[in-house]
Amino acid sequence: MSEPDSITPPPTAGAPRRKRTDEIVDAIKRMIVEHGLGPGDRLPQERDLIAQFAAGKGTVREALKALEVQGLISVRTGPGGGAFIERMSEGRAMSLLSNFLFAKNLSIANIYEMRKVLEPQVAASATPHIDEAGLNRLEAIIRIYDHEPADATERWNQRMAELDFHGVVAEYSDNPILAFTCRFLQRLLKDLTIAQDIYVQPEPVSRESGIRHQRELIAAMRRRDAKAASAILTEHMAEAEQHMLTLQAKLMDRFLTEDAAPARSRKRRIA
Amino acid sequence: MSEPDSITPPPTAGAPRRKRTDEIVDAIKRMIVEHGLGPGDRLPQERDLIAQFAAGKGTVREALKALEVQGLISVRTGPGGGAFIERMSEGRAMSLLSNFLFAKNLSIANIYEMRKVLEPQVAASATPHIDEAGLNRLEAIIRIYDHEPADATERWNQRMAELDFHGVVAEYSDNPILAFTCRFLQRLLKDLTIAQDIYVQPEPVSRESGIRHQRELIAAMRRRDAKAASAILTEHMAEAEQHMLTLQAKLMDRFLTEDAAPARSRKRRIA
DNA sequence: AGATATTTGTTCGTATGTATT
DNA sequence: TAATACATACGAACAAATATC
Repeated sequence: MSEPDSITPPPTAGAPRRKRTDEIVDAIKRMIVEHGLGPGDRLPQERDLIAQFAAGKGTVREALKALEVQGLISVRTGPGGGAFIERMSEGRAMSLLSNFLFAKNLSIANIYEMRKVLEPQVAASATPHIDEAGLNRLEAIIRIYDHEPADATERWNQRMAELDFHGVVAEYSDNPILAFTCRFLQRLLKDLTIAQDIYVQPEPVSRESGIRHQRELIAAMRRRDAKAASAILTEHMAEAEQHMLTLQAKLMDRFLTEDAAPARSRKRRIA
Repeated sequence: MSEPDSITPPPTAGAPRRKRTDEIVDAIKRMIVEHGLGPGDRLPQERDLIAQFAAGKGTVREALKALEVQGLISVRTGPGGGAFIERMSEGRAMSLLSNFLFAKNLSIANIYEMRKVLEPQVAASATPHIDEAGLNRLEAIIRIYDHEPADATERWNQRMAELDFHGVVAEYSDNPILAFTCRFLQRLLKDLTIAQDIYVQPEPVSRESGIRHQRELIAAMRRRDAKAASAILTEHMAEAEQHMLTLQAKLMDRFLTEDAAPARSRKRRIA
């Protein structure tokens, strides 16, 4: 069991009295689990909740807003409207997590330290489940970057597609938390401004070698060889990490030799 | 001063008009980044925000509630009170993430698939940074479970302490996202009801072997041998995973041979 | 410790917006 | 188009918390 839920407002004297809004949030959460409500099910209407909790409209609305931000419900107007149970989207979960990591100043190295062990795992766990449609999607993505980019924009699109390749692989994993983590790391790489600077550099990753690895991966998955898939990605990640780190070093160096005051803030930001 | 909101709501016909509350949430977020506000800094008071946005009190309060749930601000009453910039706590980030994974039905195997590659990494990254105080904390934790438990409660406490051991190791990692992920996986293990059932079984993990690994880890960290630390944890995790999976299998088997309708819901729940 | 001032927290009546029929 | 059912928004009055003197 975790901690703060259910049990009645602790009469602990010193503690500041529980705020009405938070009480209602918890009460609604309990209502959800007790009634076994699932996605699509509707909560009582605003005015019924007001009656049920003997609370003011504003208070109930704040509680519903809190639940909405947590991705637990969504609210619709109109007849038949009201608060409906939702399952949180992956995108919202990632945004919320980004808020947490915002202050933590992540580096490329931090992210690749995880990627290099997780991507091989996720590829192995996807291997038994990916179907021909998935493999075709992967091949289509490779075609986005199997040639020299015409300009900086295309180069950037190619880098994003390269990350999407791994995102599609993760989609077929049967391990939800592993897949989520890998996809989150990919999003982080898209968002980190340092990474963005790197992506407009020429050749962030050796093209032929990267594509070769990815084609080998597709072949390995096609013959359901999870072990090979994992090994290929281990090599691929080591290579990618190497490229990113040397590029980051070069980039840093370039900044250090520039004018003392770079125009825009260099603070790394996420989301 | 300048302008930036003013631009009228995108005349996109089909799109449902932007809700006032969400506009204010975004406006405040922009205010935070534009003014470069950091933890501890104060936002304008409620009544000033009401004036500034020409909005109703309830609307502004809903917006502040949304920001509060996202962990971006906290609000205090009294003189000098108001909304203050916060950095999201690790605990809140974990709760939010749990909400996302709630519906995903994680298994012990899913979690250990990640733990077995991440715990070695996090130990290696902590090795250069852990100090004598940290090593002493680890030794103190081991003492909680270096002996046979007297009853089921103590057995459960011992299992929790065993997870805390790895949590402390992660604290000393210099990789924020890796450390967070490991600690989150540990929390998941504490919360999964299936795991809870396992923990009250005798000997969820071979005691002597586990403690031996952990003592070896402390020794390796003390001599700053990151490679050894990583190798020890690889072995430790493989062993722990094995124990957990066989215990889970036994547990499942026991349920299958019980009455058809077990008393309480077996739905795995998180948080 | 008590009084007071400041600021958020809660309630309610009313009006407006939006989707369904 | 109109009627209906629902959320969304506003604002005024009052309650509760907390810092300061």
